Amino acid sequence: MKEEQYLFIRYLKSKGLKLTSARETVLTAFLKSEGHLSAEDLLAAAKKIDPGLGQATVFRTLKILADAGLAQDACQDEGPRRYEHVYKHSHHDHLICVGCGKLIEFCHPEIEKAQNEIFREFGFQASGHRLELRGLCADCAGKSGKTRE
Amino acid sequence: MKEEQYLFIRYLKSKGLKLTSARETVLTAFLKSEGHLSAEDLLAAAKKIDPGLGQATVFRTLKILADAGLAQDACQDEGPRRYEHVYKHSHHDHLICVGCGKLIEFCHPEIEKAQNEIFREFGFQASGHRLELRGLCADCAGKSGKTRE
DNA sequence: AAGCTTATTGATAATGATTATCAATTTCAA
DNA sequence: TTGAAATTGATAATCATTATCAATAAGCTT
Ligand SMILES: [Mn+2]
Ligand SMILES: [Mn+2]
Ligand SMILES: [Zn+2]
Ligand SMILES: [Zn+2]
Repeated sequence: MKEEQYLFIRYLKSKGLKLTSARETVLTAFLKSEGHLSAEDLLAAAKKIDPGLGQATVFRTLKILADAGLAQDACQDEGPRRYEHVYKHSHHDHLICVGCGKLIEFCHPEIEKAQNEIFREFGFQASGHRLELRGLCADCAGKSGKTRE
Repeated sequence: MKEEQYLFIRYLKSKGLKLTSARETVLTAFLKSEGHLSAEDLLAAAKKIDPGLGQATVFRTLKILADAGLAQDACQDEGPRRYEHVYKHSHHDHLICVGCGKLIEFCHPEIEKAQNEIFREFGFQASGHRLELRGLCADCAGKSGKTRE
């Protein structure tokens, strides 16, 4: 059994929530997937395991996975909310091509450090941040200046 | 007449769009307001000038204002989309208290510089970025560790 | 293992923000 | 002034998400 499953079970117990087969199905589907995925994506994946699974359960379980620290909102500000893995995946920010949607994950230590300075300067206790860079990738900049979105 | 109005009129002409009284009303209401405001906020403000103004027109005009470079999406990832002034307002990022909603605008040159490095490193032509820091302000951290949201 | 309390489920309706549709009205170039 | 074309406000439609609820499943307690 994967570590993530132990964490999930422990989290459920700690909150008095029940370990149900629907939740197991959603977790399994989530662990098998990668990248940024929407509730709809995850529902499709989970239905391959249990075709009877309800959509509402996916939304609900995704929220639990986030609370348990296994998933997090990887919000691009278009379209439906998307989640990504967080357990055993290091922190990163996103660079997105507005031409073709290409997505690059990066981490820039200087930026992370500077962010902490900001928190300190304003007397805030940091809880998170989101940085999204948008532009045209080399391919798209070459072809034309056209953007989608 | 304010500079913003000239810019708006010039933009409309350049796109073959018409200068209508509804659009003037929305622009006037927008220019009188400040901060981050939703379509609903703006509709309320605009209705004080013209009570008959339609909601759809506000959504439509806000989009035009953004295209014209007068407004921009100041997206916090909760709730309805919010716009802020961009003309004669310098670039900044946002620091938000998850406890009380307090919002601080800041600009950190080092971060801006580092972002350009990222764009360069991956061969992207920059078109924008969004950085949002979230945490507890001193007041909220003092009172308790409780977050809203 | 059976009973029992409570959480969970899936279907469905409801919500909130935004966009599409459309007939009536306005704009503005000729 | 005219008339083609854009715009308006009302309204319906859409999309993602959440709420509701009766039926079911979990997991103690015995
Ligand atoms: Mn990512
Ligand atoms: Mn701002
Ligand atoms: Zn691209
Ligand atoms: Zn606060």
